[in-house]
Amino acid sequence: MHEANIKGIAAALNLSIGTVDRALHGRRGISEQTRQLVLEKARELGYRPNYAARSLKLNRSLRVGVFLPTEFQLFFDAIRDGITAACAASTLMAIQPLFYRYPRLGEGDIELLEAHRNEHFDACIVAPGNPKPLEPMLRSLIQENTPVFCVATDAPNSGRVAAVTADAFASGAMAAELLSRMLPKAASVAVMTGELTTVDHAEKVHGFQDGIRQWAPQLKLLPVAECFEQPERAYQLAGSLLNLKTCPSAIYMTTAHCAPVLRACEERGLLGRILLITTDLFPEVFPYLQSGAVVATLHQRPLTQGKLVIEQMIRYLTQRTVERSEFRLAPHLVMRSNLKLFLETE
Amino acid sequence: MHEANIKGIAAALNLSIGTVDRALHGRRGISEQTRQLVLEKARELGYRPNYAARSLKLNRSLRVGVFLPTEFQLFFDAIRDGITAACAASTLMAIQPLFYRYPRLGEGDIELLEAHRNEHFDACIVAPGNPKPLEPMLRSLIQENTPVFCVATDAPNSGRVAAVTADAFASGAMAAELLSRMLPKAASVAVMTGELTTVDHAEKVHGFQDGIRQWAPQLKLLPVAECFEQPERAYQLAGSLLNLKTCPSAIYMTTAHCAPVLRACEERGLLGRILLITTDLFPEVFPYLQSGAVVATLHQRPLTQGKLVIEQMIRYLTQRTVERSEFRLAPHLVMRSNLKLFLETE
DNA sequence: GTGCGCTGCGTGTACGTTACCGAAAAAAGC
DNA sequence: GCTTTTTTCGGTAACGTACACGCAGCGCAC
Repeated sequence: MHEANIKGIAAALNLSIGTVDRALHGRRGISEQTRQLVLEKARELGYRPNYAARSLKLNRSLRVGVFLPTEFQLFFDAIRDGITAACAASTLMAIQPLFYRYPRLGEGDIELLEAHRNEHFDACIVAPGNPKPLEPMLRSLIQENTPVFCVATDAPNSGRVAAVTADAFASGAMAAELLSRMLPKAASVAVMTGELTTVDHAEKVHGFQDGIRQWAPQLKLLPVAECFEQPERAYQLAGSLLNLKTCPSAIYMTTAHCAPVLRACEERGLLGRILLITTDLFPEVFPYLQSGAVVATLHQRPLTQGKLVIEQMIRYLTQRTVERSEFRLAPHLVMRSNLKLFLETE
Repeated sequence: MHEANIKGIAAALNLSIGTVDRALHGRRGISEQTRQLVLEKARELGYRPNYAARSLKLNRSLRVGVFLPTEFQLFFDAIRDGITAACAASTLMAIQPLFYRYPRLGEGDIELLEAHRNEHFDACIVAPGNPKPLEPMLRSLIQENTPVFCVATDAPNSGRVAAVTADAFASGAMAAELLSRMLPKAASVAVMTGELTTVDHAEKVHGFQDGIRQWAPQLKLLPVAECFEQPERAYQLAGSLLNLKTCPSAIYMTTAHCAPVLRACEERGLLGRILLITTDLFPEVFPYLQSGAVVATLHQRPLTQGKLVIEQMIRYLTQRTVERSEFRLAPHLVMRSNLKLFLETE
């Protein structure tokens, strides 16, 4: 048991620790025969590398390139905070996150990655807003031995090691299920989103539509309103929705620009008369949640996402394994009853 | 920067590393004057201990005593699973959880701890169902340099290092808020609990009552029904509730014995006509959640609790610090829309 | 024969820390 | 004064790993 280290294997085979090291790490300068001998013995003795010793010897501070958009500030800032916290908490090795920002999800990420190709990070973390065109870039990074991790959104066919996301479909479905319980009679419901070309938004809308059809056949789905992430457009769209003859009884918002919609409701005295469900946890929504004007918000736990992706990255960098390749977090339903649990931290 | 180690401090002060070690770790055999000198220099150079080196040198496998009840099996088994997983994931040092079981929360815990006093664990994890009589025991453990951590329930005045719990008050409040939205008209609601002497149950009931009074004045609260954790008693109580002239429109269950209540409803053809909210995630409730007969269940995330308490324990054992002394997790609201996210794992 | 490159392996050192064993100095006891 | 004890400090060997270096032995070309 206590011989399950490199020295022990060497002693058992009458070899030097250098040879065992070469065999275990696929280094050259060893005959294939000896290598097999060592690997067999290692398995027999149940060899598990001592990460403390390895970390001590290597003593390198890892540089991790983190490529996340500036927009939406609060959401991605929370992910960055989670990443920073998890890096600081890592006692096994010093990890230095290097943050790079591009304007918006799916806009400018390729160019930014291209510009920092030559930096040779020990790992990269990205949020592929538009996975397809990004895939070749990620693929080539991986071929150059830079493991890639996805956060917030995923690029499943890029060869990334692991992805940490909130389950967007479930997010929409949860909103639908809530409304199905709160609106027992016939009524119409609206959904406002950012852009349907964004995978994340599309999945939420699908989850919502699916849920309404399945659990609330009494509810009529109004056509999806896209605000293209423009606040004034969101305000305008909300206005036209609320001015309809049959004003919707509920609005589900997957866009980060919910404030203009709330304003439109408030101006018409409709707060508390329309069921409003939002996405993510923005400070401007706090008072509306507190008062009950917003029924609930679906929190995608960015802080947890950031922590989790770093934990998995460390695991991969030290052990070359991951728990799973996909982590789909359950969104948190935040209402006035549990809001205070989310104000300070997760 | 690269001199911020023990050797660097020693060189800067023309001392030996042995002396610096004594100063930094409060060991005896050093004059107070030199100690202050070293501590000052350490602060100046920004010394941070290298945990990899420490772990390598000490190379001790920690023994952690985990004292959790057998009942309720699934909940505490999930905590144990979280603890096991987090221990296995710890690469910095080998951690060996030693599980000890006593029949029920608050029943037999003191005796079991007493019986294993002399084992001298490196740390202990307990779930104090009845904190008051347990406190002296925990206090004496701590005085013997065995740090104590609480999970599931807390003993705030025992000197425990940290506690990881689900916010029970929020749990009840969330149930109340949901009902306040789903039952807009006058109706009566019932709450069934295990035992009100259990802190956890009492807090949930308080949260629920508070929430109903605050957000649903239209709802009438029936007297709290205690089943004292007996299935047949739960069945009986449910029967008398359902036979009332004004049958309750909703039942909130904080007890683990919700199956008998569901059976009582089913026998009377009331499934789907009464809003049912349960606590924790029991396999026997899955089909009821799937069908919508149970509106939602408040999941206390035992797996996460187990992982979190071990992470904090490791942090404390290596750094003598904790992030916070209280971790109150937000309960997860599990409905049919997100159930599948909880079936495999958290 | 000499020089050179290659393969396969052993040796030594260092990473930062802790735990010892002594030595020197100081203090205490006679 | 001397011995004995205590205090204060220096020196060094590990812990398990990674890697640079060294060194035979061999083949090959000049």
